[in-house]
Amino acid sequence: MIVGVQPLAGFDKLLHYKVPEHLRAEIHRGSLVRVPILNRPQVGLVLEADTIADVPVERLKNILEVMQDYPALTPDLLALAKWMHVYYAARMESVLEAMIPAAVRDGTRLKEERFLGLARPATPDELVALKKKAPQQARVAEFLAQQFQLVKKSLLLSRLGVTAAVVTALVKRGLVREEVRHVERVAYADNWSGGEVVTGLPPKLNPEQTAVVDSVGESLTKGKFAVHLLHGVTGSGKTEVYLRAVEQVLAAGGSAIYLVPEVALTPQTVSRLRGRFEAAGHQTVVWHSHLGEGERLDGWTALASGKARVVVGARSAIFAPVRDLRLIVVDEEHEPAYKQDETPRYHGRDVAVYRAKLAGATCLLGSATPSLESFANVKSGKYRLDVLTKRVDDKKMPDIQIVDMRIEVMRQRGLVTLSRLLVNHMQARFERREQTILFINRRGYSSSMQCRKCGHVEQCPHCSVAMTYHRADETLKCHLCGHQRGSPAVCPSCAAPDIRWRGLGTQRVEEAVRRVLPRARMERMDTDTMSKKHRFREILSEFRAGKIDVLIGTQMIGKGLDFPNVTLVGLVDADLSMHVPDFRANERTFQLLVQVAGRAGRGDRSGEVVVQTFTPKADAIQYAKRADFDGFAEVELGVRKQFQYPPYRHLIHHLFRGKNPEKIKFYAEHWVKQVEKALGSAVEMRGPTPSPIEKVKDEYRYQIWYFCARATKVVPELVRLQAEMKWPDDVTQILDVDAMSLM
DNA sequence: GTCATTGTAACA
DNA sequence: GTTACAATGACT
Repeated sequence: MIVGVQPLAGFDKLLHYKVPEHLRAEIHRGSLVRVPILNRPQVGLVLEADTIADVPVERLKNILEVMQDYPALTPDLLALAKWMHVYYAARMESVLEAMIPAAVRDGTRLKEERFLGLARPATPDELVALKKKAPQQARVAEFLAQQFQLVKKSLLLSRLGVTAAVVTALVKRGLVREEVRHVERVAYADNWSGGEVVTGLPPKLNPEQTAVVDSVGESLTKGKFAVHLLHGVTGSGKTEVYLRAVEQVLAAGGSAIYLVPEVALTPQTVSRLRGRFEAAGHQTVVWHSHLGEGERLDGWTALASGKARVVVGARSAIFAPVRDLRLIVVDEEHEPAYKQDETPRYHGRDVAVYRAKLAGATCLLGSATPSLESFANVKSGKYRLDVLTKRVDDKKMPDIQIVDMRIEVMRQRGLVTLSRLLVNHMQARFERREQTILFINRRGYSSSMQCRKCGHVEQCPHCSVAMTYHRADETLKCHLCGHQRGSPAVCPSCAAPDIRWRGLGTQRVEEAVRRVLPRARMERMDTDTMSKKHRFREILSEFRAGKIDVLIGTQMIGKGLDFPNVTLVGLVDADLSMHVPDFRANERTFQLLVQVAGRAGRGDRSGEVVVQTFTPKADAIQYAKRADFDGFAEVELGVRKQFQYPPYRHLIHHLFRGKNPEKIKFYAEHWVKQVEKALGSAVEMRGPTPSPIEKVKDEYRYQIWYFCARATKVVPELVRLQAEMKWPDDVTQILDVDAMSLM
């Protein structure tokens, strides 16, 4: 018998092996095996059992060992792996590594990273000789001499465009030393695992909840693939609906996966789940990235053997090897934490939907602020919508007010940081001893230029993105194409003289607050002041204890935290992130606001949200033109990290590192097809072009540009509607399709 | 001609 | 990822 094996040894190719007689019985598709590669034993996964090799049989070697007596991946997980491989254009190997925990792969080398450093400084003579004889080695040596720390080997190789042979030669020469570090994830003390398990009688359902439970229950009974989007306002008892659905599945003998965005941030949910299921005698596996090797192995085997039938966990729990999967719950489906930010760059929610499809299971997505793409899928009939409009505690929804800052500017004259409405609200809160949060959604970019009177933003004539103001030389630059011009003295649109750069930092807001509330205790939280980690926690606990009246900060404030005494949330400058063509950032900001405010409010009084903007009702279509496509922006993100690229340049880089022009072209065309399929529109491919970024040999590098209609500017209005659970029709027309060709 | 350096392809 | 080998170039 011959099997096809994907080795986990650093390259992506299916290799064939012979199976010796005594291993026949235990080898299956999905089995982990040890195979000889270049005469060394390596771990691999059987993708094809009983196939024909494409090389002569006499060249085949034998499988050395079958590592477990059960397959590491079930057929549906194998199918999922293959889909991810194509859909996310990730190497099969990295997909498998993401799916199978290292503890299970046992014997696989612990994840190693190789670092390089200078062993001793090169003498001047030596350097001259090197430059002449081995120029590549000289480059590496010079580069290393400039570094303060050890450099990752793989990074250096791709940065300098040299091969491993060069480094090997240097090491042999004794100039460079190579150090191997084992990357060990440090498990932090988590306060929830093991700890208190909440038990209690299940609460009674209200009529709305009952209707949703029935709706989901119907899909579960049918046993066919279905996706439900549960749109329930904050505090409407979504969790209870999830619990009932899981209970139904367990009662019928099936298994369920319950995903939460970040386990560490949702300890209550986890303990509530465990309380309910374990009281009923169902072992519940908790799965997240901070587990120790042992715990991980235990959880995995419990699920694979069918001993446990429920798993609660973050992103990667979607790969749990459960038997007879009937239900996948994705709580807070809009959360960006579901996105993996290293390869394979998958989206936990989308993988959940696809896995449910493969398994013929029900997928239940839930959120108070569903993502636009999920809503689009409801509109197109792919998902079924269930709603919960009432809070279980009968508290009212937060009141969202949008302030037109252009009017404020006219009234107050000059630079306005805080509108009068916001100031009044803050003062009232201070007098009542209640707390306020001010959001500043500043991102790490320089400012754009915006007219204080009409809200005009100067755009690049070629690229239709906001130009960036550079104070040093008084110019506007386009980060996309490099177009540059002097900054105008008056507004190009309405000729008002008061066009100025905007960069509303936390400091400026702090000053403004101090002016209107001199006696308030206030604290600022941003990346500048938060260099020390414990300070972050400190401030949060002080805030919770009521020692701070006003908290000013960026998104980091909102991280899944409850502040019961906060009754006012202000978004100081809604436009700031608007000109960054990363719609996710905008959407996220507003979702945070609604959620923080949704939990706020004392007694029966609801919290309030004030959004300050210069463009309260911007034309959605106009702004949609320069919007962004998220699915593949994942790739772009990697590029940005490496090369500090502006966010809107979608340069697919990591696929093109190779130097074979045919291969590169193939990949480029592959991407174009994927993107076109997803967008349903043509995509422009430019290339091959030399890269402007690095002095790497870049004759063959393609740039793929794609723009997709997506609401950017319309968000303030949209979020207000979202909070009221209304969805304007025109918004869905300008959505992108994030969950693209899923079905 | 030899030897070192470097790039490339293959790993069954 | 690692290794074997082929291509290139420097030097005697």
